[in-house]
This record gives sequence, C-alpha cells and structure tokens, in this order.
Amino acid sequence: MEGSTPRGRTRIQKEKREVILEAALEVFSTNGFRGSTIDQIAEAAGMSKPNLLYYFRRKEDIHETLMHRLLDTWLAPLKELDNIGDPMTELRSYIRRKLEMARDYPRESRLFANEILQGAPRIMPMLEGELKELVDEKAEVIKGWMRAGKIARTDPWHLIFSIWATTQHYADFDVQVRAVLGPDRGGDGRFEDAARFLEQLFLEGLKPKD
Amino acid sequence: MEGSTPRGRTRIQKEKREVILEAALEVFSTNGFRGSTIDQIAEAAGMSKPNLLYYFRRKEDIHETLMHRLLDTWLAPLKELDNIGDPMTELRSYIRRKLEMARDYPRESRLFANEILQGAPRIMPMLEGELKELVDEKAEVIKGWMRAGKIARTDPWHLIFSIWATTQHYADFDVQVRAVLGPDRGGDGRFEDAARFLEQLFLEGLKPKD
DNA sequence: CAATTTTTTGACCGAATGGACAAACGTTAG
DNA sequence: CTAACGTTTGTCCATTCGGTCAAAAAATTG
Repeated sequence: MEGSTPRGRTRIQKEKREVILEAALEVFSTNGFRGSTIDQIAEAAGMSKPNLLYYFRRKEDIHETLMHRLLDTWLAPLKELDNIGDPMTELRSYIRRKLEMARDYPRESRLFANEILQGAPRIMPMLEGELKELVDEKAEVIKGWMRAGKIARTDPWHLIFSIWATTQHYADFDVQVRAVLGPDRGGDGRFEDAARFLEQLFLEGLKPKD
Repeated sequence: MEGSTPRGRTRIQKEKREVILEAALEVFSTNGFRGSTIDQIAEAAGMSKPNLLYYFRRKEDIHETLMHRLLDTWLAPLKELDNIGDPMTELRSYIRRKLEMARDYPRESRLFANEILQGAPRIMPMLEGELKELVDEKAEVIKGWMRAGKIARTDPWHLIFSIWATTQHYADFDVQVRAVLGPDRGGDGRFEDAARFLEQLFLEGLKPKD
C-alpha cells in the first residue's frame, strides 16, 4: 500500500538502492545523462537491467535522486562560511574545504558540471531558488567584511564564482591537469601545490588596501 | 578519384560543410557527443540526414573536425603570452582575452569542457603533446618574471590553470552564473564586472613581495 | 512445511539511432 | 539535347535503448 516504487523500506532495498546510486554516479559523471545507459549502470551495479528497474522505475529517477543528494553536500562548505571568526581565516578554510571536495568527490563535481553544461534542465529551479538565496546571503557577509576593512573591496559574487571555478577545475578538468603536469607530481603533491597556490592568490589578492 | 568523402573542393561543398559544422557546434556543445543525434544536427543545418551524411560520412568525423579547429583558436591567446612587455600588462591582457573568448565563443568552450569531462577520449594525445609543451614553455616565461622580481613567486602551472578555470567558468557555467546573479545585471554589465574582479584578483594576488 | 510476499530474470516491445543505398533531381559542359 | 557529374532524398536496415511483463526463484511469515 506504499508508493508503487519500492520505498527504502526493507534493509535489502536500502542496500541495493545504494549500490545502484554508487554505480550510477560513476557512469553518469563520466558519460552524462543521455550518454549513459541503464545497462551500463546495471552492469556496474552487478545486476540485471530489469532488476535495477525494480528499484528505480525510470532512468531519470536515479539521476534525480543523485542530484538531490549531491546538492546538499555540495553547498555545505559555503553554508559554513560565517562571520564568526577572522575573514581571512574563514576564506582560507572555505577554499581548502572546496579543494578537498574536488579531491575526494570528483565524480560528484563532474556530475554537477555535466548538468550545468547541458543547461541545468533538471535543477534550474534549485539554482534560481535555494542556491541564489544562499549566495546572496553569503555575499552580504563578505560585503560586511569589506565595509569593516577586513578584506579588499570587490564583487562578492564574482569572488565566490572564482573560488568555485578554481577548486572544481581540479575535479572537472582532472585529465587535462594530469596531462599538463605529467606523471611526475603524482599523489598528493599536486593537491598541496594547488592548495598553496590558491591560498596565496586569494589571500594576497584580497588583502585590504590600507 | 579523390578521397571517398568529398573533400572541400567545390564552393558549394565548402559552404555546406560550414553550415553543418556550425549546426554541430550548437548541438554538440549543449548535448555532448553521445547526447547529440545526427538528426538534430541535420535539422539545425536545414538539411536531411542522408544529405548531411553525404558531406560527413560519420558522426565522429564532424566532431573530430570541430575539435581540431577548436584547439587552434583555443590556444591562440596563450601563444601570444610573451616576455616582450611588462609582465603585469601581459597577464592582464591574457586574462582579458580569455574572458572575451568565454563571452564570444561559449559554445566552443562548452564543447571543449564536454570533451575533457568525458575523459578527453579523442584529444588525449594533443593534451599530452602540443598542449603540455606550450604550457611548459609559458610556465618558463612566467618563472623568468618571478626570478626578475616582476611578479610574486608561485607555481606557474597552477597560475595558468586558475586563469583557465575562472575565465572559462563564465562560458561553461553560464546558466548557473545567470541564475545566481539574476536577471538584473543583464547585457555586458556582467562581463565588465567579471573582468574588473579577475584583474584585481590576479594583479593584486601576484604583486611582487618587495 | 505451506502460504505469502519480495526479489530476480529471460524474453519481449516500440521507438530512436547511426548509417547504407539506389533512385531522383539539378547543373553544367559539350 | 544529352551525357556526365554533383547533390538530395525516401526508404530501408541492424542495433541500441528505455521500459514492460509474466514467470521463476528467494526470502519471509505463519
């Protein structure tokens, strides 16, 4: 008597749904929505296509579930940006957190990038609603820092964009970064280099003028 | 007796191929390679599918032609970065040129982003060859500026990445930028704001320490 | 164990897709 | 006008894809 799609009731259903979402994240993030097939996801999840469709009735349902989860964790770092504490310290840790997310959750970053690239057909309302509100709110915080002379005066929105762009670049354009840097700097060296550079760029670039 | 695919010989063939490539750029850049269909491209080009296939035998041929052209124009700004002239001026105009390209050729940017996101299956050799060489060469130029005390010491590769990331962001994530900024700042206001912000960020952030 | 419910699968379907082909159409040169 | 060549299209085909369905297999419950 529940919804026609099996809701995560039994233990086995919850587990299988997780397996599917994990597999779908892998597939969607590298092939995009239209470029991914249910068969691919099913194979990556180690089950047959009809079996997968028993847990998610439509391909879109998987994608939608994935996107909803994503956005929660994705915006968490920005939500933590607060005006309790030194502005420079706040910014530094925001940048670092975003960079860590690019390192630890590159597939989520690519999934998001794919969606935006295609014109954000499925999450436009969220961008214009939830996201815009959050960014506007944080832009106000940053403006406060500027008025207090704690950081240089500049456009807070574009500041946030540039932090997004630079950090997510290491997830979305990973193959290009690897190709250019070569196999030399393997492992975490690359991450630390990027962190050091970005800290310097943003913290020096935003030093108050007097 | 020429190649089996009609090479751009007659005037009409050159024209039609251009029409097709223009249409394909539009379609590929918003739907990705796998997400685009020959029918879509044909319709956008105002011709039937078999007619399109008369000029390009396979879907991949269109994409390949597009990617080759793209890379030439895409790397042009970086090639112009030279050590004849003031480093700060050089950097400023490089940033501006890249930003102008994001504004004037967003589809090309998205086409490239799509390809990289999918793991760059078709242009990997170019990334590891041509691109890496060019970047290494320009990194050397930038290092020279650092040694001469003209700009702050930092990692030149990551500097280049961050310029790419921030400027291309305005093309690749355009819908997100629009959604967050709202309809207010329409027209070129947005572009000028971004240019001002990025100039400030990079030029202040790279000011030599003494 | 038997009854009932949940999970899994093989077979199937209609639509979309990349591509082939031969016939028709148009254009131009002799 | 006609032969030759370049261009266009309708039709067709094999494959892939998203999704259905009934029936088998497990698991759960009494």
